[in-house]
Amino acid sequence: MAETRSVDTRERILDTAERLFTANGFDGTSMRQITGAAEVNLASVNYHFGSKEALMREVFRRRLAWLNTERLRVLDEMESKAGDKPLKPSQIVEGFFGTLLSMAQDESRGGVTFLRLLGRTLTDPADFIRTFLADEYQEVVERYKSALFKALPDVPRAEIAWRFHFMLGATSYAIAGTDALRLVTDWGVEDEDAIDRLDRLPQRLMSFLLGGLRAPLPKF
Amino acid sequence: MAETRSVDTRERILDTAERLFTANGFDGTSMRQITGAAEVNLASVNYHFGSKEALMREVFRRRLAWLNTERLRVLDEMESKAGDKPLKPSQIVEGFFGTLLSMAQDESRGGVTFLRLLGRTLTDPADFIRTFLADEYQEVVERYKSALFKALPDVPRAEIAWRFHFMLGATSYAIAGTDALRLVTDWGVEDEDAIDRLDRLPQRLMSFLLGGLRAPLPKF
DNA sequence: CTAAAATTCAAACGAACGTATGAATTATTG
DNA sequence: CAATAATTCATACGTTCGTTTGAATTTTAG
Repeated sequence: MAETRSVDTRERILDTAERLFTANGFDGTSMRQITGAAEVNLASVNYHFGSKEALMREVFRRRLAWLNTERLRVLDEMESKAGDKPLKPSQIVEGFFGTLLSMAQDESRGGVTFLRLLGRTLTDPADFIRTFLADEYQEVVERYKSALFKALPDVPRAEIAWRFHFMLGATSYAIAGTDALRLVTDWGVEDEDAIDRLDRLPQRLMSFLLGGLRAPLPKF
Repeated sequence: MAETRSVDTRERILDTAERLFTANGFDGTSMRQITGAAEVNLASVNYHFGSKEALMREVFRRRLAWLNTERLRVLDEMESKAGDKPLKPSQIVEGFFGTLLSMAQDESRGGVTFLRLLGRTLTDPADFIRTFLADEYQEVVERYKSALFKALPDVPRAEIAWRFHFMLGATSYAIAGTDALRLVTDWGVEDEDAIDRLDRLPQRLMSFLLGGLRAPLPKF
């Protein structure tokens, strides 16, 4: 049962690291915190992953592997159904961001914990993180951007690329859900809203994103 | 000239810390890096500010003091001109986010460096940062949110608050400008766009934000 | 069952961290 | 000019960090 035990250790480390990185950041989380909370030996991280940075990369890799595959699958399916016709922008946005948001409800894919980690990490200054994330994301982003170019042939490509960027920002931030500005919690609104914050977020966000994507072009 | 020299030291530390925090994050920047680059003694940070955390707070405080004042001034002016009539949503958005973006061109207010720092810090997990930023932002956000409630009486307040949140995210992310996904740099577009990225960003962003704010309400 | 491979473990490493101290230096004040 | 206060400085403290090591243990394979 060595392999089983080993897999247990690996996964326990990954789950714990994911949780602590989300709560305290990469620099703010020590190997001793991780191994302590995961109830494994301190040296096991270096044994299984090689280094703390490599652990961080693996935390992302196992989740993004699925996300990338799923996003490409959804896009492939939409494009094959559409034949030669361009896709509707709403389809594309839904395919890209809806896939992401669906992870929130799936605990086996990291749930909200991973989504928060991803949202925060996209603005992390550390080089190794930026490089890694860029590599992981690049192909899928290219594909979706191309789909948007095709779907909106009259909109300048630079404009589309920027709006894609803005959409990513709005989504990351909504997901990271910092409450930093107490925007959400302190508005003195009916109680029901406190409950369905997360279930209704996808629809709210999607409306906002599509509104932004379709906004009149700026005049320079 | 003791006081002059002292002010020099203080400001040199603040400027250097602002730059290094932006480049490497709070945890990723050591006191020795800061004092070394600023060419001041290691102990001077603790002498002038008390601690590393207090230095971080002061880095923000000196910039946000101006930003808060300016945002309130703009809002007050718009409201007094409008009298009893509600403001136009575009005015409010422009007042809030335009003020922020104007800092990018003003090196004496921190320029793009501070804006990037702010954008990144809004999703920072560290408690003392979240608490501090929430306190600094709260009053102004309340005022602008109230203005939006009044400007859009038919839109549910929860929806407005959420969209404010989304707008903040899009803006933060656009400003943080991580290029994490190489979205902006690698789109193979005419050369001119590489140059005017920053001058045109305000107009591009404002169009997007207003499009999102005015989007049709989601159906649940 | 036994040898080899994989994994766990306790312990230690040097380096870097934020902070504190007290003397030395510089500036202010009367 | 003398005293007093403010600031700078070199140095050190104790802690925590990521990583390494080699022995102990467990699992796998012949």
